[in-house]
Amino acid sequence: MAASPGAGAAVPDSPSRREQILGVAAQLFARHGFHGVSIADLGAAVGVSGPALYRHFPGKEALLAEMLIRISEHLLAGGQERAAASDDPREMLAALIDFQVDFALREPELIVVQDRDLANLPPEPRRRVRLLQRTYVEIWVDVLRRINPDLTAEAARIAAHGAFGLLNSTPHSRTRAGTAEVAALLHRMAWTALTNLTPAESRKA
Amino acid sequence: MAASPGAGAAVPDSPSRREQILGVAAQLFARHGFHGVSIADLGAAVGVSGPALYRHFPGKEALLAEMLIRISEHLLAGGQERAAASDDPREMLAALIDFQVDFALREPELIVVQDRDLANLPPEPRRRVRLLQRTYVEIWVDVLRRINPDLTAEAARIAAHGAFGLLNSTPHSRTRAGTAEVAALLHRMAWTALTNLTPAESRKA
DNA sequence: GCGATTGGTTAATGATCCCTAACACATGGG
DNA sequence: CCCATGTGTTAGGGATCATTAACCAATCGC
Repeated sequence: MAASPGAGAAVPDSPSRREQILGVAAQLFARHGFHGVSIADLGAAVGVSGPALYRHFPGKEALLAEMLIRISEHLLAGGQERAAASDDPREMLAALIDFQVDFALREPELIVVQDRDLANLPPEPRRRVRLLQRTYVEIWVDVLRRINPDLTAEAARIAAHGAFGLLNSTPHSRTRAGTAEVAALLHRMAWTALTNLTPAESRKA
Repeated sequence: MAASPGAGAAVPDSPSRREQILGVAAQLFARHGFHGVSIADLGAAVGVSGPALYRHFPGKEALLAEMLIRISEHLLAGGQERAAASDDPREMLAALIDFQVDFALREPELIVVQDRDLANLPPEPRRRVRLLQRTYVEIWVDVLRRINPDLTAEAARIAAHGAFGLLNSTPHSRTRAGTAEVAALLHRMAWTALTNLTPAESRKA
């Protein structure tokens, strides 16, 4: 009955179904919130019904956990990669902004779910996600402090969170404008904000 | 039995209880989400138990509705006031940023609830809140376009949402730093981002 | 060809939750 | 003095939901 060929085979956990469930769940969670989507809703949205999901995930919370852990792992890996690609902290910052804005434009639902439904995670995966997020933030903090050595760690952290809020605003402005222009605008805003954190000096390049 | 004097009187709807409920509900909703807080939890948090809340609100959704409508009305009123206080669009923008950052620092729970639980509102109050929010955004859009006439309305809207994301990042950076320094930093970031939206010119004052 | 595994079904269970009902009690105006 | 009103209580109903149970079809390794 499955639409995709080979989906019903006896291969250990058909990967496409899992991905499909995770993708549809992200969209539904983003729209209605974790508690606003029932297992039955989720099953119906992928074309199966209700308890079939337990063949792929041990429970609803485990599904959310995998989703959020994937997101933060993806962001951390991308951040580390961008940060290692250059020695110039300004180039690193530009690459980090590019990476974040691309993600925010490509996957706005994941942005929404990640910070809205983190609280609905069981303690253990929540700690995991928090650690990954903190590590990702530290990449930004280090770059910002290399660009501006006068910056305290705490100020850099606040600035980084502010930049995330700015770049992750994509879900709030449903636009049909070309994503390239939106990306350029958000990149520019983040860049000017983050490279002028202190009143006057610390600019020469 | 009530702790506050005069709280049990036959005065039409003791106002303190309502305010207390709304305040506690904001904190609980911010931490656990609308669906993550039961009527019993909410009652226990204010010292009464369960169904007593129905003496003050017709239902759980109505409580959320009043909360969100209050927030967006407060923001809109404040924005209109700031925008009317000057003729210079740059002064207006500075006043708007001040207002928003003050609110975001003073009431981070309301910031969280407003954009997280809007989807849990019944259709009618949701439309109301959306309209109020849109009107508030338009204030910012007008100011931004007066500062930079080259800006399209859509670009200005994206920039405004980005600025909100930046300024409303306060719940994400739990800081014990002085709020004055945080406010100054966020203000500066928003200001530099919003006054450099286009590549080169359009600056002279 | 066959049997174990994978992925699906419907029915049932136990918990939780919003809300209503029925009742209690203090207070303040007439 | 008394009754109407505001505010609280506990008990229960009806709905929803996550999860488990029991069962079934198809497929791949052998």
